[in-house]
Amino acid sequence: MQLGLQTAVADRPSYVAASGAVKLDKHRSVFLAGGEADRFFEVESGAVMVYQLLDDGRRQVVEIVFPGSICGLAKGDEHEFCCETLMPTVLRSHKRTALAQSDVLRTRVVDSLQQQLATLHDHTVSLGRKTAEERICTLILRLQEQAGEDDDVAVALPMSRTEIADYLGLTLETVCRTITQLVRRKVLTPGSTRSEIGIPNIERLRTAACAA
Amino acid sequence: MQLGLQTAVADRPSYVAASGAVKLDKHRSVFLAGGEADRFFEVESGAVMVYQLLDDGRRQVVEIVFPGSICGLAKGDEHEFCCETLMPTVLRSHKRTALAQSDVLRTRVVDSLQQQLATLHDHTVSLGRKTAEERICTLILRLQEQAGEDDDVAVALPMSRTEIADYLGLTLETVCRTITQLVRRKVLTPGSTRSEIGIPNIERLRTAACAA
DNA sequence: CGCCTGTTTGACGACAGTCAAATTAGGTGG
DNA sequence: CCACCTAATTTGACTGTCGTCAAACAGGCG
Repeated sequence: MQLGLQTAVADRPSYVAASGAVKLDKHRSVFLAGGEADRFFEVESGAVMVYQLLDDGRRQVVEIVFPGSICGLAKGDEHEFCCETLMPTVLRSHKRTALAQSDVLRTRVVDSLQQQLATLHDHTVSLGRKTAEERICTLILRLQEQAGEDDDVAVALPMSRTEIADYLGLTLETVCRTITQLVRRKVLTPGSTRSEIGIPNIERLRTAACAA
Repeated sequence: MQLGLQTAVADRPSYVAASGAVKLDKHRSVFLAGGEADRFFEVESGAVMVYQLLDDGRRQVVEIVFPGSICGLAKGDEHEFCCETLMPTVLRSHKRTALAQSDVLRTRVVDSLQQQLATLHDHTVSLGRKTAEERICTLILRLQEQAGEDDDVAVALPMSRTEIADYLGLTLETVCRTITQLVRRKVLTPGSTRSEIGIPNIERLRTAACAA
């Protein structure tokens, strides 16, 4: 199997050290595996992805983190994963030690962790038991909900085909082919841009996503 | 695809409502999807698995919870997943509302959630990017570490082949075949029981698990 | 206008799934 | 203690979904 990392690697870890808000543009590194994990981050706007690279180049995106959630909170003193922005993003950085001191922060973190755990559980079901088609539909559905209830007929895809593939445990070719088939079957409609996709009938999409 | 639930379904949710420790034996339900989620559980000894059933019968085990970790902490007021014991298990049940009240508990929960998130991240990499063989080796390695540092040559598998399959996103046939091949290749050795497996050379196992 | 990167499509192969049968364990009762 | 019975596991033969390799296409930016 020869998968993943079909894109360029992100640049050096942008120095996000100051406490407080930091603005990064698209495709900037937030932290790298092996880096010191003395700080963690709250996403205030935008989105980041957390991923791991296997030594033969396979890449798995394990989480997409949206505003309100956190990333980079490791147990050990080194990050095991890499993290980079998917779009221009504002992060708030906290010292890990702040967790022990601030009740407010801790409460906020518990909420986020619960949320993330639940999302990860769902994603595990996708990866373990869903077909390529079901995974794609599930992701689009989630992005649709994430986008806020704007009765949108179109959803913006904040990620490239390769990133989608690496998140869904597929290849970019399979992602392309599957989207094409879904469009052909009218489950989706082509968006004005390729980073956008239309949802003619959300119920049909839900069915195709195999909501349990 | 026709996967999962090749075992009998667990029995009714055992009534684990009292606050405090509860002892359950093997293959007892802790909670069911759709059940009221006003309580969560700390595993004190034993182990449980958290899983989801898709409507066509596919099953995905999303988490194996060992002592010190928690399960059943949902965001909504209903469980989305099912949970049952893998072996005789002692659980401590807490009201969800207790979280807001007890700092000590909240701290403990943050630790557990962090731990679980990290494990889930690793598992996501397995499901998304690893081959059947790598997944099996990764699991055995994890069970070995979990078992405590007893320089063991043998590891107890607390779960059936079907449960392993449903955790690793494989079929039970693939699990069997893959273990057979690993034994043939001397990466593993047959245990005295089928619920036990030998590790002749842990480094070789690590290599086969594709530690990133 | 043309390159460069990301995306789409095609042809083919392989890993894992499906269906089915054989074998082995574990548990029970004689 | 042994024979039997049932469920779990193992193995086999074959199929299908998705991955691999490769080429064509399209969109964005200088």
